[in-house]
Amino acid sequence: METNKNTFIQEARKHQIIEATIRTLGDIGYVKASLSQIAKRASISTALISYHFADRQDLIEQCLQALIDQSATYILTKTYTVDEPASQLANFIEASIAYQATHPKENAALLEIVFNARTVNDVPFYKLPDDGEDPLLKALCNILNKGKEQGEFNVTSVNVMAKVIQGAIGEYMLIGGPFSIDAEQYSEEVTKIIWTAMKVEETNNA
Amino acid sequence: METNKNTFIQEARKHQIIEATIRTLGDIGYVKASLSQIAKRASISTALISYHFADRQDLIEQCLQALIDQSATYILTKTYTVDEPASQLANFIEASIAYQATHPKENAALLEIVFNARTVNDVPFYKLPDDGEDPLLKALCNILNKGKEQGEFNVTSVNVMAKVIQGAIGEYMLIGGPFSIDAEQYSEEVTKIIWTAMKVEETNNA
DNA sequence: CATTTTTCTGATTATGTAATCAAATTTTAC
DNA sequence: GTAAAATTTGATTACATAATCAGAAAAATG
Repeated sequence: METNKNTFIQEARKHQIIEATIRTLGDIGYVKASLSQIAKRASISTALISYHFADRQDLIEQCLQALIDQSATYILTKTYTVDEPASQLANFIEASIAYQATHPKENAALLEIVFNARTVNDVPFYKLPDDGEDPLLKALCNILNKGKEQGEFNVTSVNVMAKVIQGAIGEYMLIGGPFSIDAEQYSEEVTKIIWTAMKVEETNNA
Repeated sequence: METNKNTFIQEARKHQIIEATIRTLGDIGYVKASLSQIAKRASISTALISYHFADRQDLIEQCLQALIDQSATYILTKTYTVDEPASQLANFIEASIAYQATHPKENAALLEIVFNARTVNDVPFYKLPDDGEDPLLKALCNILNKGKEQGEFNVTSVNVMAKVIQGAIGEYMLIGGPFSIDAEQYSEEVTKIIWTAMKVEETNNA
């Protein structure tokens, strides 16, 4: 009909251009990732990018959306292979860190966009209130809430605990300096720390 | 003598230019922070920036160094007003988050540089191995190690625990979406979580 | 197979950039 | 107070960028 009149080549090219954008961002960073650099990597002319995307901002935003969708799908699929909140949390942490380790290019591109792109009013993307938009944060909060209800997690503020977990996950990619550790070990350690922090006390001595 | 032959006006101007650079980075971000934008904010000509700094890269790097020094001084001073590792850790967390809350411009500028600037070989700054260079990470590890030695902290990997703490601190600035919380509350919550995660068990039932 | 529509390119445009330089101005030295 | 050194500027340079456009090439249509 009309909803998907433009598909076939359109979609293929858009995918190709987005893929080249991801590669370019990882290679040379947001600042140098010009349309000509992206076009070079896609082996097309720069004008073709302009044909398929309204402008550079549009390309970057569609690229970001693709990266968010891809990582969220990867992580949430692995998360929900089990039912108990404690296992889901462990899976969530492991999958989040594993995604970084196995998709370095996508991860680098995501970082570049989030920390560089701004709205027309110069508001950085990372400061934008994504009111419940972030599917990963939402899933994480759901898991924590369920665990709390079931009496498995002892947590006062689910929101803060979620931030601590997100922070620990996000920190993994910044490793590489004074000490190095593989993704699996790091995941296990973090999971242990979080579990301990939420452990339900059996005896009260106050 | 000769070591500090060029001071006075030199240093004053450099400070002024660095201050204007911080303001510009916070206002419009790294990408748009051109020499002319910085010059405009400092009410000087662009050529004067080139007179005092070798090139744009040099300016950015000196700006980054100033920002790192300032935040480290702020945080470490507050950290070491006490002696016990547990109190030092609480102070460290509180000061780190308080710095973000009270120095939003400096914090934004720091982020912009770290996530945008790259070496000549296109290696992003945030991926650079700062082998023991980061004074905050070093201090944090020292505190954790001392607490471990004194039997106050039950922690298997000091490095991972340090990363979790750094992550929780760094996550504070990304708050503003689905829920908001003031710096003090967030600090308290995080400190409680970390303390719980490191609590020494009094009874073993395994 | 002819024609219409879509896809794509090379060249061009207008704009912004970092950096340089000769000359003007201010400060310092004597 | 004057000469020398430092600081500062406006104008210019060479270059990269995003975006546009007319027309070529390819694909779809009848």
